[in-house]
Amino acid sequence: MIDELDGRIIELFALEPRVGVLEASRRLGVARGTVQARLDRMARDGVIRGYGPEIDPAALGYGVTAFVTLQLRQAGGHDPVARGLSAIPEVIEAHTITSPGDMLCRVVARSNADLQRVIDLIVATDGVERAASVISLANQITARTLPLVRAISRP
Amino acid sequence: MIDELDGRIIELFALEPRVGVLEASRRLGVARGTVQARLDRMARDGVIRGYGPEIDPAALGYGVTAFVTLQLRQAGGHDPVARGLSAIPEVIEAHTITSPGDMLCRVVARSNADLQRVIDLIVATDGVERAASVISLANQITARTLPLVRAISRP
DNA sequence: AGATCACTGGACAACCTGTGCAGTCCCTCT
DNA sequence: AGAGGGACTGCACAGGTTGTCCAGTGATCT
Repeated sequence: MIDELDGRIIELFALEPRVGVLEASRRLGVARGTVQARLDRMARDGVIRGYGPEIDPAALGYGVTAFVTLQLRQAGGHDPVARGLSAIPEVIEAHTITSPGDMLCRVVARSNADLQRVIDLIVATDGVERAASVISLANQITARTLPLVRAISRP
Repeated sequence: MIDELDGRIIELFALEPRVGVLEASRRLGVARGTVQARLDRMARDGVIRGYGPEIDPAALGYGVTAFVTLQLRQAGGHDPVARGLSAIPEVIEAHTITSPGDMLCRVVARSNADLQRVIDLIVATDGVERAASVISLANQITARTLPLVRAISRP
């Protein structure tokens, strides 16, 4: 899948995104073409999904994160609900989960009071029966993939 | 917080990360220095957390995602547990949540069978009493912040 | 009014990227 | 053994980009 050099390339770019391909090749002790080829291959294979800027909702005033479990009306399925949810910008992520007729989504809000507004929006979505939310008090481990990459590339 | 131009800058770089500052300034119809200054400011304010490559665990063979709710032994607190969890690469994210003594984490695994192994690792972590997991069947909305950025910057 | 701030437009040197190519090494299949 | 394919190296070139600085302008704040 990915070998050790791939892992080191990912790691380097994750830690210092501003280094260019040339500088990376120097640091890793390989030819520039190699780094370039590896990056191209990983992008092609979907391992590297992109390089978009990571936005922190908290810095934008959306400091409250919550996980909302949705119970759906059985008829209609998940997709229409997902479509409805995607119209709510505060819904950052949504998954269909194992409990039949359920979804789990991650939402952000400006405050606990604002969270109420967001949840109301969610509950008002067609197909949503009930919503149970859990507020995140602290983000102990923030979305990370580096350890996994390391584990995979250096067995 | 951020204005419309900031929003359009973020949007442009999110959709086409490879465009440089110069090209971006051309597309947005502003001076290069302006784009550069905005990016610098947003990076300084923490709005843009970084530009690291986004890794897709699924493309790495970790196609199963699950959300695991942990019940902790009350004594000891969350931090030691978080430290223990961070040693498990498959734990992508972890939050302290509202139910006292609970944590919620997002984990990935190679298969359902492999998920069992990961959960066993989690349960074996010091301070963890019980774990209840929910498997993600489909990722209806994948981590997105663009709609939020748009909503904030264009009220 | 005066000061401050953000933006523009331009300029410069240094550097990086995209690309192509020849040569080497190594593994695999015949 | 020998051929073929794949990956890597080292190098070269043109063109574009970055980092940086500066003067000028308009709008806003004091």
